[in-house]
Amino acid sequence: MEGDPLTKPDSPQPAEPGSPGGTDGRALGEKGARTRRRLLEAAEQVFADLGYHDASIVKITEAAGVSQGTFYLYFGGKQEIFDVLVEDLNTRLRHAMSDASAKGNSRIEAERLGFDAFFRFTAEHPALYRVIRQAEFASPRMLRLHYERLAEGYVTGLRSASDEGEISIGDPVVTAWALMAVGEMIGMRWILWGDTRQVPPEVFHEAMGVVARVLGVPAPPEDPDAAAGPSEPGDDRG
Amino acid sequence: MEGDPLTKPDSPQPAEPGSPGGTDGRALGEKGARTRRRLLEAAEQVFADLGYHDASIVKITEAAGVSQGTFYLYFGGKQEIFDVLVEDLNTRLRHAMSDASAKGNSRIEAERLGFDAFFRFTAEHPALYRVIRQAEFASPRMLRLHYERLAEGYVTGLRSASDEGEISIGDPVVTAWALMAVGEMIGMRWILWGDTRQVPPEVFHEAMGVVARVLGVPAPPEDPDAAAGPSEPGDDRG
Amino acid sequence: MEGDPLTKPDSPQPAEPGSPGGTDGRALGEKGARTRRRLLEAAEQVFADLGYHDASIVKITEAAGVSQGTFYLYFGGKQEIFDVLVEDLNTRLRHAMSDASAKGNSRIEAERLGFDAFFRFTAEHPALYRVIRQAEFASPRMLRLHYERLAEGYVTGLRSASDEGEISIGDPVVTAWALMAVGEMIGMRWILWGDTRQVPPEVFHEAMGVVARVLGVPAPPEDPDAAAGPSEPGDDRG
Amino acid sequence: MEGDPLTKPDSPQPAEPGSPGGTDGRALGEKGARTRRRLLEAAEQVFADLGYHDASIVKITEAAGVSQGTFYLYFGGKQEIFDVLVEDLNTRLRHAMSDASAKGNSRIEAERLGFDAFFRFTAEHPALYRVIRQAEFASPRMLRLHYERLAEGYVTGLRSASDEGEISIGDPVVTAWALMAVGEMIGMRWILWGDTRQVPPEVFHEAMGVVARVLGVPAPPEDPDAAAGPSEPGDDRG
DNA sequence: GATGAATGAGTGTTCATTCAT
DNA sequence: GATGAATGAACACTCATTCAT
Repeated sequence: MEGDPLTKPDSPQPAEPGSPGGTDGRALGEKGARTRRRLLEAAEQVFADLGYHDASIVKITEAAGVSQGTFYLYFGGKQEIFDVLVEDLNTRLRHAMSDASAKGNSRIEAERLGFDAFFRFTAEHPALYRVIRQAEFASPRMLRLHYERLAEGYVTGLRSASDEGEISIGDPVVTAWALMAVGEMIGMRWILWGDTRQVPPEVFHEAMGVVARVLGVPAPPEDPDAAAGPSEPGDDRG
Repeated sequence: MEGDPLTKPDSPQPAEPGSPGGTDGRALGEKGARTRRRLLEAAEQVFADLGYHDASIVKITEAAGVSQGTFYLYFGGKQEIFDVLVEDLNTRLRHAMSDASAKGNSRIEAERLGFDAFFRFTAEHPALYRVIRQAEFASPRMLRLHYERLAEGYVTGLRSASDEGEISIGDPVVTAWALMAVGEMIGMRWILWGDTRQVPPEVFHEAMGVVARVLGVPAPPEDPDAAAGPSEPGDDRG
Repeated sequence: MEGDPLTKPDSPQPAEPGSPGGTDGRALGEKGARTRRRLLEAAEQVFADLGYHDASIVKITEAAGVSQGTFYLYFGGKQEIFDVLVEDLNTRLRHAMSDASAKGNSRIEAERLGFDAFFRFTAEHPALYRVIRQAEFASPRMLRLHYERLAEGYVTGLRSASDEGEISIGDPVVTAWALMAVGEMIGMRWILWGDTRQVPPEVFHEAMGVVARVLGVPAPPEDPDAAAGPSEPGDDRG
Repeated sequence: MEGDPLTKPDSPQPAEPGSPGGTDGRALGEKGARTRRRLLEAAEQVFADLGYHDASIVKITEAAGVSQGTFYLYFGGKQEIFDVLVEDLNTRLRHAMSDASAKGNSRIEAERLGFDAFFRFTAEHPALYRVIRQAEFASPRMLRLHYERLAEGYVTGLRSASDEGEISIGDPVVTAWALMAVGEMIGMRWILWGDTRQVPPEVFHEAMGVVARVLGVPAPPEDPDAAAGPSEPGDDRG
């Protein structure tokens, strides 16, 4: 198994050029940009609170303090703002994670920091969870894109660590999807359903144990500071 | 960490047996039972095709060949039939899995058979995937129940195997949720999004490798027959 | 003005012979009679609680403990059971009132006893109020019949008392409708909307004052016992 | 008896200003105001013809010539437009009555003009009758408000006339409700059920006789012109 | 750049009623 | 005498979307 058959099964993503409505290429003035940002922020809130389907343009525009008509100046419809939002969150999440894991001195250390970043981010952006998990019908393209992009970054990291003999794994693609799954499930179970908006330290430690086994490396020592939650200003570990 | 803080965080499950409308306690005649079954089958189909929100009572009743009014003779509403369906699928899935893994001679063998059963079942019932993953808003209670029941069974198995020294794991609860996540993600990625409705043999083998590492046991040998897909008659593995 | 132009303006009441469904002329066995009675009692309850429109055959049959189909063995539909019920209540009310006022030694005494009976009856049968006042559309025929029958009895009494010089009134028909109105309004205001299910003694006394003026007779003395409410067993005033 | 125990028994009026949906605080443009007015007029017609329950939003919007969705731009629902309508009619009725009775030189003259105005108004707005009398379930709050407001105005007038020795009555509250009842019943019996849409002159005269007795004043002389019906242009009484 | 007004197809649900058993 | 099952039209209400101003 060379990993080749595992990449990009479908999703041709035809990029829908010149979609009706929306800003498309048109440059935004300062005021326009502000309105657009207000809409996106309102949408994140509304999607997080209500989920994709119960979120409605009325509610988003109300939350943003603009009229319904205005919405269509900036976005082609509900799905489009959803897609933009997911793309946005996805980018920020990947940056947060790669920034964090870059600080690790070993692969397992990098993993620990990456998971930590992941949990922090999702605790701050429950929209990601709540929305992504029901996007299978709302916007299948974005859902797959989201997971594939996350997996891709993972695969690269695993492959190089493996090449350098730092970890000992099977196929990096399957491994990447598996680790991604573990992170997501732990986050959903303990952040989204928990009442602390934080993965409890013991659970985090145990999860890292699982990750270490998968990577064939010794488990990292317990670190009471490692518990993931909303990051606080001045929070400096490294 | 003794696993205690990990069990059942919330789940208040607010008293909805004896729900208003629907079948209540009324015993069903033969004809009624047949109609009810027809409705459930139609619902599974429609939910799988359209997702929870785009599924509608009209579509379900049309697919079942009964009038809209008839629906409410058997179910209190859309959410109720959804819950019944999820509960039903959950029960059958757990039976399929435990029946299968009971045939294994070792824990990893049991895992292999369990995963296999899981993939087969979900390939035959895509509704489970497509619907469960967006139930966070549609019916949070059922969603959590679904995962918690699956996890519970897992925990029991892991704990006893661990006690007997057959596997070497950390906390069984975290391990269970992690393995469940791996199964779900692999299934989603390769069955739901794939075009073969089957987890490719290499992927299955790699996934079992991950499982083996997590359990601290040697990986099972590759078995070309083990690939999961819709079971066919005459399919005999022992 | 001789009262002639005031009687029976419209309502030809064509008696709808052979109405579809219902018991019509068919004699009822003992069991059937019991079921019919159960349905009527349930209907009174449901109509009183919910009003004509929110009352439904489902709710009535549920309250009666029979199936929906059974309903149509005894009544042609919702309106028919409503009509039967109103007719029934009307008859009982008039009996209660005329029995009571027959015990009076003077006209005003008869009035006092009649009003008292009226208030007692309606306190025990809120259905009468709640239903009659919205019957204008539900069953206009019964509504008018109800008032006209009540008025008729009144007119007779007033006319004879007037002929004997006991009271001094204008046209008996207008007087009858006016007094009926007073009784109904007081009852609605203080029984239906009050929280005591009883016309307070002072109000009752004041109302009798109004009646006395209309009849041109001295007001009856205050009688603390005269307050109307659900009659109690052993309640004997004469 | 000082009338104190008679005032405002319950009426909690549960906080529904700022109701969800509807116009809320939003100021209406000219076009919007016109549409809203069209809807209210259509509603009055439909409610009068069909009653509260058989009136439906479809019928109202069809009569108003707008789409169903438009309705909800202006009113939160069926009950809300009903409430607005009742409030509106109530206000106009009270103005019509107080304007009219202000022209009277004596209390009984004021009463005569007030009743006349009442009958005229209700002949022109049968909706008031037909709808108010079945509002006990549709909108109990408005029903009570309607009667209480009418009664209140009455009480004030009676109390001052009584203080000045112009009339001789018992408790003004009971008297007010009694007179209101008489007016309503006469109107219902002779306008709503009659085929002339007018209270016949003799009946009007007789009714005024009853009123005079209740107030302890001499009856006004018969006035052939006083009969109440839809006012016609050039109708000049002074 | 933004808004107020309008649309109409769609939703889940309830209803009075019928009829074979 | 009674029931369980079925019907389909109707209901109040929400939605994403359009467009003239």
